[in-house]
Amino acid sequence: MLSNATVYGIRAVIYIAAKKDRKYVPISEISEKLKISFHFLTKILQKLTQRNILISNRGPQGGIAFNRPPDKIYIAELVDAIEGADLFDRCVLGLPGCGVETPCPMHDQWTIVKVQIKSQFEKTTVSELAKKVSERNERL
Amino acid sequence: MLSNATVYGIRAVIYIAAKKDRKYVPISEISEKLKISFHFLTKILQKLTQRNILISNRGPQGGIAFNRPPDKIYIAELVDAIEGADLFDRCVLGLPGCGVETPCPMHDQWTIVKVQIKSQFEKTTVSELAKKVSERNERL
DNA sequence: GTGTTTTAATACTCTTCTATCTTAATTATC
DNA sequence: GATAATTAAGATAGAAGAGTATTAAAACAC
Ligand code: FES
Ligand code: FES
Repeated sequence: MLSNATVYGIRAVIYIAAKKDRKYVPISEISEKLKISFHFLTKILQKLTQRNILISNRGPQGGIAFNRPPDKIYIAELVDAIEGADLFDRCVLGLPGCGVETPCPMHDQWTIVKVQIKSQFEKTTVSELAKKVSERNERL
Repeated sequence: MLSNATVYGIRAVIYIAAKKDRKYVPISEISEKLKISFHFLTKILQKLTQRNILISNRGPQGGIAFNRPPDKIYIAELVDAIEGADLFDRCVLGLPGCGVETPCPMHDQWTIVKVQIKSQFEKTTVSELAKKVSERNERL
């Protein structure tokens, strides 16, 4: 469903939001704690800084931080930035285009699911998820 | 979401169900009509014959056919046979295992979606979809 | 039985995703 | 300024998925 790169990005962002003590969090710390390859994670997070979701700072005490409060960052944005935008608009049977004009036999029922996933991802914020990690101790 | 191989398999099976005139349908015909590589499709359909969902016959007038009426074949079976069974049981964040004992921060909302997809795939039959193709002329 | 049609099985290539490695550029601290 | 910490960027390698090619085996027709 989501690529590895995308879930790494989401998990990393939740991790940053779950610890409120320091402003800049080094990528090395995230990669160690979440057991994600440092260099791979670096490239993924670069996409998020390029989209101005995160902001980065090099040098000692550097790292990455939010460029806007995490309760204004939606999961759908992260997916879009890392995976590409049209993920939730594709036909479930892989046919080109998806819409009521040219439906495939699964279109009707798939649309229901698709809308639900999309709206869930669009309304879920990073801070909401981070809260579950820090308060209810859920795993990352 | 679903791999190419899986959607090819689903589309091929719907194609066979949509034409009721002949018993055995050669894979070459399906591959031409659906514009899927013949050899690739052959490999995919082999998985379905091995699971006794389809039955195959070599030689002239041969091809593949249903081993049981298509209104008793559910999409979920096809996905399982081609893709592997645990597709709908995986954690959306890729964490090992997924359940209420060890939830990830997205578990609650993801479970809702997952159950819905799963039940849709489990209750949808091939003949149901084939009917939309033959009667409502929907694309494959 | 010979030849043709068709699936079965295997091996191979190509591309994309995942991950690693190396080098550079930037910043803070001393 | 020198040093260390840290991200940026690009090149490379490995793994997996997608697709191709080849050969074998079976069944039917004549
Ligand atoms: S056309 Fe296939 S899901 Fe919409
Ligand atoms: S644990 Fe992540 S979706 Fe269930």
